[in-house]
Amino acid sequence: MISRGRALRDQVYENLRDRIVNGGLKPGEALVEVELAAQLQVSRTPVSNALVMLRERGLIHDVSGKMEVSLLKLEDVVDLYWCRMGLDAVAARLAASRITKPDLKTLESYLKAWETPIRESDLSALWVSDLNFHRHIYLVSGNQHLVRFSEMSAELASVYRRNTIRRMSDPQSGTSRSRDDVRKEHHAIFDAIAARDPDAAEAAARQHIQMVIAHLEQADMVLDPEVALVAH
Amino acid sequence: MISRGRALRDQVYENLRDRIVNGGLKPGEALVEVELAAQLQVSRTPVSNALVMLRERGLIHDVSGKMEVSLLKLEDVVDLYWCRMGLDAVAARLAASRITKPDLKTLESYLKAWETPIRESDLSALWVSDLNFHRHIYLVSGNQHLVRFSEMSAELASVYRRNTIRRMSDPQSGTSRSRDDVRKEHHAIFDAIAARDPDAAEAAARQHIQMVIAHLEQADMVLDPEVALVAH
DNA sequence: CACCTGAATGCTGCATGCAGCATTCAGCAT
DNA sequence: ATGCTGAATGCTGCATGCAGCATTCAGGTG
Repeated sequence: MISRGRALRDQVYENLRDRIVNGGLKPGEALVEVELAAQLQVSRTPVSNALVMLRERGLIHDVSGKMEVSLLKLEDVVDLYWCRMGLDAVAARLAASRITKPDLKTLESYLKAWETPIRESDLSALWVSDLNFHRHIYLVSGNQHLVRFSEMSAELASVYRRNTIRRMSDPQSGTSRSRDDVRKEHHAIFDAIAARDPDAAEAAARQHIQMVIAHLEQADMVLDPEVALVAH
Repeated sequence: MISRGRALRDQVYENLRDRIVNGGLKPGEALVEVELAAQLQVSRTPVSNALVMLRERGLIHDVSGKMEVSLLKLEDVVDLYWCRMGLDAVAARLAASRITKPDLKTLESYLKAWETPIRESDLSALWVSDLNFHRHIYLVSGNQHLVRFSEMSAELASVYRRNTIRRMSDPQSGTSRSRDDVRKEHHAIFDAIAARDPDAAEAAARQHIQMVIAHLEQADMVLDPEVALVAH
């Protein structure tokens, strides 16, 4: 679990971060140094350092001395997606002017997952390829700071996603968002980048996030009751 | 200097952060825990924590165990301004749809500094009002995460600004950027926000940063020799 | 029975001890 | 003189001790 190679505080940080974004540690849950130290077989020091790092990232916050996992409201996630809109737009613009052939191939491969009809059970695979698609655009933008900010944003947003029950709207109401909508939007982004058209790429990226935000605001998501129990 | 009210690590963090962005601590300079602890009259622990926080923000980085102030290249600053373009665009858009009368007044007051001709010696006052102008747009956007990201970006960029000598282009060459250019661009942003026109506000904000980037890329900035000495 | 008060508990934040690693410098050999 | 080797130094990272603060719970009082 915890090797001796790298700094313990960094390993503890990664362990806790993963547990938070994966839902192992739920919002409102208190992070007690001695407990975590015992779990991970280290002393309180690297745990304390890791908590400071997590706080800096906004994943946890201190409430009267103690540290607890942050509870993100829907409003926060919408705010984060507004950030992503700005960042994605720039990333797509830069990627369109800098992408290479092999990177285009890679990007295209991530789109493949959305082409073929997929069983409901493989929904998580779809999310992974979605993540990879967007992440790869950031990578080929060649802007490390852009990558950093987008990762921080995604990290925070995933805390929320993991702790909500998606109550999808009625598919027949016309307000729902089908897999095909996402596929088309991704394709628009890809096509613009492939055509090396920065303006079109930026517009497509912004349009995509715009739709996500619109979807979020009418998606009627509710908190996982278990989370609500802990966090009020 | 260091009071006992708030957590020492936070105070140390702020102290070091300010010294870094103000140029007191120059890029490449090593941050030795015992020295800083002695200077600030605290033990190594809060200093160590502060260093972890600074690293998380990208202001310092560790090179084979030791921590030193990050040296930002022109390329990094350009990258950061690309980030800001995305963030500013969204902030302006949101601000345009949410701003209130008093906030409009405040925003307008920050523009005043650019209206009246100002002595060269008061150049720093101009930078302050520039900072306030943009910051206030973020504030009225009502998006705390947007504020966070923009602050991180500005923080990092200011490290560079403080350690460079601006070798302005020849004013007669037509490539230079006059105070009047900035004034006009700010006014365009303000007018769009005042008109509550999100599209125009976003476009104006993006245009503004676009000009800054173009200026940066041809501004022929050079490192402060003293910095170069320390950082190679 | 409710409320208030004070002691006990638990946790954090800071200080310090200790070991390990990298860097450096001196001394030796070529 | 230059290059190599090994010891000494300096610094970090981790562990642990200690004090202070908040929370809690028990006991007493209205």
